[in-house]
Amino acid sequence: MPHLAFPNTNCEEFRCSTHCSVRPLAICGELSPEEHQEFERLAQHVRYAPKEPLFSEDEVSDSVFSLIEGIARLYKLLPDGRRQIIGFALPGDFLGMAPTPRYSFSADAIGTVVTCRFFKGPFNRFIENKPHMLMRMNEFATRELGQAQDQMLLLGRRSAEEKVAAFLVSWRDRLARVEGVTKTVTLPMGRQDIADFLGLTIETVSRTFTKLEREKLIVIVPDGVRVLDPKRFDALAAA
Amino acid sequence: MPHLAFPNTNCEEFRCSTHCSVRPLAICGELSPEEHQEFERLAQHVRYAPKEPLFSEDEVSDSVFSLIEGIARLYKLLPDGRRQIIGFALPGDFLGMAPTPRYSFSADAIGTVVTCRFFKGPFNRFIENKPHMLMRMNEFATRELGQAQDQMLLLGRRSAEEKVAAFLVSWRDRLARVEGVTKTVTLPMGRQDIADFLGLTIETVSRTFTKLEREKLIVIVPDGVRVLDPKRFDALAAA
DNA sequence: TTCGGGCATTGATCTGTGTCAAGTTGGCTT
DNA sequence: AAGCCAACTTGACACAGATCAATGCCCGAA
Repeated sequence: MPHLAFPNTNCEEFRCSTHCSVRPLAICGELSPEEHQEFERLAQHVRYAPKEPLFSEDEVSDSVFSLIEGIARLYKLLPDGRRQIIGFALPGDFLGMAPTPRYSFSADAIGTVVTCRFFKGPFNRFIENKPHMLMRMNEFATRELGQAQDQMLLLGRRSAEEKVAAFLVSWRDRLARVEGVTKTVTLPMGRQDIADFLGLTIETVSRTFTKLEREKLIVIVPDGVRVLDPKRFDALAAA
Repeated sequence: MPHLAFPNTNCEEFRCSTHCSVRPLAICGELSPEEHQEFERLAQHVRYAPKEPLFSEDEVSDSVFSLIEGIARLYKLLPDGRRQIIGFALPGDFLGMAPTPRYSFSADAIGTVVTCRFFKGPFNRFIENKPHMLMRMNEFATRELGQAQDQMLLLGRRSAEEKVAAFLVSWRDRLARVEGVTKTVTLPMGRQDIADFLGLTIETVSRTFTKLEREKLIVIVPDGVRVLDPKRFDALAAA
């Protein structure tokens, strides 16, 4: 098992506690008990330290991943170093499908991350005669595509203030799927990550947060924001 | 058959000439002869006049489409009318999958368009026990997702000149798949469409074309451009 | 052959966001 | 408890691309 920060210890523990909590959301969420047992035998449970890469763009793609715990940033780079974050992955998300034999983007852990890793060969053999699994993968791909299209609209046509507001709303809603509804939105990623996701600079993101706070729409708290006026806020994000 | 500009005439002609020419590229490209025959019985061949909608965002999505002939623009609108074109569909492309029961974007014909239309019910029944068909749909979704991610990088992090150059290069390469390699790149869409695809204004697109021509990278011709220095041009598009 | 109307180009000016340069804050290390 | 460092904020200024306003160019209709 080369280049893993933490070797694959304590799998049994993962299998019975952490892993199961996101299973209904994950790619394997609709497998029968027997199928799931077979599926688990293909999986390696891998833990990544903060900032550690899961995989990198242009690397030969031998594995796919189901994110179990933590948050990952997915991004592409231009030759001169400009970065675009194409998404943040949450528990339940499925990573690593690519239209070529190499990864089409890079992924790294934001905080500590745990994944289920599958080598492509065994994974493909497992799914190839399981229509319901293939349909689930289609659902996942279609949902991702929908998110990507929303993001194109945001990147191409929204102002900085609209970008930040829309980001906070959609992040709040995505978090709700895994952690339930909360009043304060936790932001595990830094300002630079938000900037690179929204096609802005870190300074503009910072100024925009401050502006939204001055306008009494949010309060900035450590590691997140509290939304004060959800009505007005959702309106700003939509328009 | 409500609201179709041209009723469904001459299906046999489509089946044996036009249709077949893109079949290897299309979703149905790997069906066995028997399967394909069954599949064709589910299809309506529909022709659309220039500018006519195939479907609109938020409409209940009862059908999916395989584009056979012509080019469609796919776009999303903000409430105040700002538009983002999320892609141009070419023959062989598969349209209409959405993460919700409604279309997540609008599509309309640029020139004259011909599609294979499938109602979702029969379509889903046809594919649900055909793993190779499901895998093909996965390939299509994954390819689209990859394109969407490239476009996010373009929208978020490239300059106007880089956007236009990257657009021309990728459009030239996509056209090559259906019409073969040519020296001049035909642009069936107008400047406003290009602007709305690249997150720019029509004036900036126009000025950028002129600038690329002054720099002797392209020549502007009716309905397209001729690329003079592919080497230098690809470099500009990549960086 | 002229007219009209869309589409594209070009010019002048404005502005939102980027860039550059200090500060500030808060959490860790020693 | 002091000192450090990374992450964030704030301010002053610059500039790429938007906006506003003509003008040009085709092509189809009469």
